[in-house]
Amino acid sequence: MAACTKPVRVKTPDGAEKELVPKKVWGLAPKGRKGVKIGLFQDPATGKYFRGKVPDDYPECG
DNA sequence: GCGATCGA
DNA sequence: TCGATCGC
Repeated sequence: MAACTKPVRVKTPDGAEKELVPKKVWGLAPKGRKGVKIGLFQDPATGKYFRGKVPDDYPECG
């Protein structure tokens, strides 16, 4: 699928909200629980990597 | 605390 | 090897 293509609304470490395309998306869930989807992003302003939640319907990719 | 992931 | 991610 064409994932890691669609921008996600995320909060950068600076506190700015931007639409960024994740470098990678994966599920993070304990056994028997739903958990969340996590994306690895890079803030274009600082170049810093950070992780943030992505919508449950966002495809895994990366 | 659990879960996966990877930059630092 | 650890931090940080999020919701249960």
